[in-house]
Amino acid sequence: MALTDDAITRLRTMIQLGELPPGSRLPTEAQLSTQMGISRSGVREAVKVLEAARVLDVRRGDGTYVTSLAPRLLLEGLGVAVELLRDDTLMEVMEVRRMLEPAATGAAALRMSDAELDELGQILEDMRAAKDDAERLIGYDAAFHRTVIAATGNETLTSLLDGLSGQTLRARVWRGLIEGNSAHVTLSEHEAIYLALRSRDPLLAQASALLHVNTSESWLRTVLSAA
Amino acid sequence: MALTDDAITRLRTMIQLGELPPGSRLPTEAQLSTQMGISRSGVREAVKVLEAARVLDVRRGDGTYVTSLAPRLLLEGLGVAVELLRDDTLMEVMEVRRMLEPAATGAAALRMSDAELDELGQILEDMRAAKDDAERLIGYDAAFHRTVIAATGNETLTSLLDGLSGQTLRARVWRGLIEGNSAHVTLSEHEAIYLALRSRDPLLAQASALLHVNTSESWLRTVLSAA
DNA sequence: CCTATAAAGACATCAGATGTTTCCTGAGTT
DNA sequence: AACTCAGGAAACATCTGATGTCTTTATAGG
Repeated sequence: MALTDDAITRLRTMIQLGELPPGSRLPTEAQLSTQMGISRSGVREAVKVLEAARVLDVRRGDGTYVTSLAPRLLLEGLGVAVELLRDDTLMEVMEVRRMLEPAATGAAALRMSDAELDELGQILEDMRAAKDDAERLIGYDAAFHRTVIAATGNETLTSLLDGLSGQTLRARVWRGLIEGNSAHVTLSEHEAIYLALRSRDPLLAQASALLHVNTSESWLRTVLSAA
Repeated sequence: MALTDDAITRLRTMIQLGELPPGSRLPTEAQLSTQMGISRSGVREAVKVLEAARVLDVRRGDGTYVTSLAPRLLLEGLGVAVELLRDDTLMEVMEVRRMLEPAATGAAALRMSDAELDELGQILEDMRAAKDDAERLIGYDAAFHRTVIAATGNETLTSLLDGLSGQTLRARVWRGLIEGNSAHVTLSEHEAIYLALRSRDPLLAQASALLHVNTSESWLRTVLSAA
């Protein structure tokens, strides 16, 4: 299986070298087929792979374009990958989050604007109001962390941590929390993070984020060992 | 464009739900085509996407199988993504490494075996011997860090950091180092990391790793601003 | 100048044929 | 009984051509 993979590599190389800059339009399938000396089927498979990787944007009836190549696009696949990981490797993911999330939260403490802090406070209130609705709680939880991390202004970091906190993973942690009647603990941990950020205290923010990740890790371990 | 994407989602869901466990064999293209009600072309494109994501392993003349779904496979795509990032987002990647690599190195200090330490010492010696050969230096540099991170025993972490330290990125940092006649600085930084690990001193290891990443970040900034 | 329709261009999908590779079976041999 | 190897079946790889559908653009009419 060389032809199609060659085509993938060739397209990727052209993009990497800047011959096909972000936003530019690719030749048509027929032209690519001729240029690369393979059939249109092969071209289509190659393009499909790069489209799935958010490198190309195929617009039916129009043409195929190179995306912006923004981190948020290219790192989108990480989330999908994490969702497919087997249970026995999820603790590894949590260990990475334990390393990354406190540091990111600490950085956010120095960069968060007043408006972002207000937004965060609002999410906290929403959480309190929804404390008996697991579904909404999980949503607010995700929003809370996304808001914090996004405040670092680092899109790559945001996308990575977003991918590492996949929906399924988050849902499992919450299942543990709820079954263990400990949702209130998490709420107070969120409050601690919020207060630290509000004080723009990076060390305190880092510490409270670590405690929070650690709690999640514990409950995930519980859920996984129960299965 | 729904049919093929539906097929991708359906296959991914089946794998996620465990209906197609790691190592299992998929129905043939013809059977999938019938089951999903789309043409073989569509099936092939879907399978190709999942093959590129290292979710499926297609063996010509044999059949298509689900891979082990090991982190090292599923996270392989991260490296490719990083290689495609535009220059103006590379500093974001370095900031993530700044957060992650010190923590990982600190963890390695507690977990590294004597054999691994010896291996690391050997790589250091190789680096000293190759101090005028940029190509080999870069190779040993990569080997050094891979060995350290791998000692954490966390395959997910290893794959992530490996992807974040793409070849191109590393080569650029080294180009800056060499043009700035500062390769020797990096060598001594590696020695500091090695000594900290040898002493199994997590805080010292973390600190020396941070200094090292910081140096890389500075040189990358130099290289990028020159362009 | 605006609008609606027609035409052209491009991707989406399908169907069928042919080439290659791998695996397995069975005949023959030792 | 075990081993070897040729043959065939199964499965993926690739190509070709036709048809459908959508988008964009050009054009004719108001």
